[in-house]
Amino acid sequence: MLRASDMLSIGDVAHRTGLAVSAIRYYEEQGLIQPERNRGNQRRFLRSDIRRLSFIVIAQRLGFAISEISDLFADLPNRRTPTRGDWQRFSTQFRARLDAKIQDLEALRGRLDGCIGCGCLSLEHCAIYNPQDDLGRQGPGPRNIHRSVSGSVSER
Amino acid sequence: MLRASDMLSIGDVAHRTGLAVSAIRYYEEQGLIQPERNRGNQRRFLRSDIRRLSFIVIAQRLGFAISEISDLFADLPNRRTPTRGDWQRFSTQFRARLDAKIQDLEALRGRLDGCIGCGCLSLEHCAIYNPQDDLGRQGPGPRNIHRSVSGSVSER
DNA sequence: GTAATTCCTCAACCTGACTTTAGGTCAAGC
DNA sequence: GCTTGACCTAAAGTCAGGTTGAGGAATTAC
Repeated sequence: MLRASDMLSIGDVAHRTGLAVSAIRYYEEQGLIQPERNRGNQRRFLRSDIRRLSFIVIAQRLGFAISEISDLFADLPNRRTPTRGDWQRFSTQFRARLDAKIQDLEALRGRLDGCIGCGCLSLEHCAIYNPQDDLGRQGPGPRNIHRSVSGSVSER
Repeated sequence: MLRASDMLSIGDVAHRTGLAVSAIRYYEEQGLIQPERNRGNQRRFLRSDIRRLSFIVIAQRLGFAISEISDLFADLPNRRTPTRGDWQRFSTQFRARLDAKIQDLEALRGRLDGCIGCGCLSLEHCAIYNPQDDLGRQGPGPRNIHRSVSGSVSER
């Protein structure tokens, strides 16, 4: 049922998604998409790959790493257009992550609000600096800046 | 008024903030802190530098880049402990940035919610894919994943 | 006073997420 | 049938945000 003419070249896909061709190749390398090849070894994409790629863009902006997106995609079929059920499972998971991020930010905002009025960021018992976790390092490489936001430091 | 005994070594500061010594040196290199030096050229920090560093950690976790944090810090004095007024200006600005981030995420959540029920991520007129900006590339290097979240792609 | 820590600088390395380049192939238009 | 543009791979480069290591000086602890 898949005629060649139904499929898109990498250039087409780049155009439709706004992504660079090199980025699309990179995502394939990372296993996020698996386009077929034509006789001449050129990539041929399904229309549904555009949705997949769009979702990658959005998820990244939300702070998901490529590897996390890969996990999220684990449930989705690669070679057929996702069904409604596929997307429901996917977006439900996604929504949970979103909620967590929003809650995290709101919690900090709440704590910050207590501080704006009193200038307590300069004082010693500010709620923002309540002691709890240890912020331990965890090896080389760039920091994952999307861990939980609940910081803690006591100045004395 | 600043006796040497009031000041902290880089090791002390590392201990109190949970940061690695190398990270603290890096932040200095980036202009986020400006410790003094003693006769032997060793860094000596103000107590208030601990607050500064703690804020850096929190802000990074919220997705602020070092350069953005640097901007936020522009109003704060480097060489003396911030006053209440300093912190008020600072936290007011910070709060505005926080608000913007939260709104961004909530907007996306709203759009996503419309999609979970109907499975419309697989359809063509999903609100998540409304057309608006162009997602244009902007040079080499890693993508800034904390730009506005409002994505857009149309599949056809 | 000397040994053990801690600190210094500078340069190289690392990861993630890509882009750029080089050298070559494929496909579409005329 | 040939030219032009799109495509291919592989390797190297880039940028942020750091860490690691070498070689040496300063501090602290005994």
